[in-house]
Amino acid sequence: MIRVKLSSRAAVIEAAFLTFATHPTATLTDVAKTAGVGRATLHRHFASRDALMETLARVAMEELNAAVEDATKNATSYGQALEQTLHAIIPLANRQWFLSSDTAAMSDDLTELYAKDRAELCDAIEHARIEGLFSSDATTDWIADVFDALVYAAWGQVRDEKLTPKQAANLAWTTFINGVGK
Amino acid sequence: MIRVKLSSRAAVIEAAFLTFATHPTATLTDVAKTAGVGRATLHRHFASRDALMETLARVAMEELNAAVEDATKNATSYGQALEQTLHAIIPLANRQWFLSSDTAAMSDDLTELYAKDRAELCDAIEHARIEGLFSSDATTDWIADVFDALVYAAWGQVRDEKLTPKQAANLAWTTFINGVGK
DNA sequence: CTCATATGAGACATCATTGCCTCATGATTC
DNA sequence: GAATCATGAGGCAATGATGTCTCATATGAG
Repeated sequence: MIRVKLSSRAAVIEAAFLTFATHPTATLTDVAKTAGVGRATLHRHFASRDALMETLARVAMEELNAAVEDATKNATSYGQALEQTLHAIIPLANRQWFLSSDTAAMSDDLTELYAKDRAELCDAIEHARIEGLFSSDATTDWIADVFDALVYAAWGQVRDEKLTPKQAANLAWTTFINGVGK
Repeated sequence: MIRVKLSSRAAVIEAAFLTFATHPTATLTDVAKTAGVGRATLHRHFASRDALMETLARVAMEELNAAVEDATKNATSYGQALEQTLHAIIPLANRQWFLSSDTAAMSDDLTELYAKDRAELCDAIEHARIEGLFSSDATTDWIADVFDALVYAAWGQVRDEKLTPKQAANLAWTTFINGVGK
């Protein structure tokens, strides 16, 4: 019988995101300690450091895609989809962060998925531009970078408990739409 | 006679910024290779990995402070000082980036200097707020984070050769002042 | 030219991390 | 209660990074 026990594995993944975010050179012992599991247990779930990294990247991608898909399925415009995406992504910004931190080490298919997500963001921005949302001064690339940058800034505010996730998202959206909007 | 030969040391520092920015776990061999110097030479200038990191942080801080001071010495308002700071910092964003990437590993006095720089940015924003520059909706902390985030975004555009430094700075300033301005 | 200095290449020992292993323990299922 | 499974602790060897060393060479000053 195949049994799935998530707690240990999930704890390691969460601890790894947390640890590597602030200390990229942390050892697996550090991660295991943060996760509250033995080092052996970590190795049972993840054969090697690279395997853990690969899993982290994949989990980050999946969680982000799921959040975005869930946030946009009921949107009635591309602008609204972007706004709801912003709200959905902010709590997961450390995932986004991890993905962008060592793109060099990513496998080919993950790099491809990463590029695909970026293309989808640019696509949504292009459509929102047609809806008249954005200033013609701002290139789509710039708008996408600003979007990501504001997500990161908003996440920082939430992490430091200066704002609630909802407050941060509202502020970020206002800043975004005033900043690059028409 | 004390002789100062900067080329090797400077090459290592520059290579280290470049390498660690995209690959935080890179080895000193990688850094030396990127710098075009032997590993022994790297160790002659920097006794240990930690010493190199410490030097990088210190250099980053000094370069940023010098750039900001130079950019703001002739400013006639706090708003203008912020705008000129933005222009000055963008080419050095990888330095800023390095400083924020592993704050945990910084020595106490560097942490203090880092906090001091942040406080100065917040101070300038407060004064610019009195000049009527900013929306009252945005907290000073948020404005400061947006400022840093836009610097990073602009630097990315320059790095990827999508925009010139001047174009990127102008776009970032427009986005900034529209985004959090009054 | 002569000397001093900086350098590159490489050898070397040391250390930390990694990956694998076993064994005893605790939890869960039947 | 018995059996099965995941786990924690710890030992162990292999690997890779690090830090130190020597020596030959190149560069630059006097």
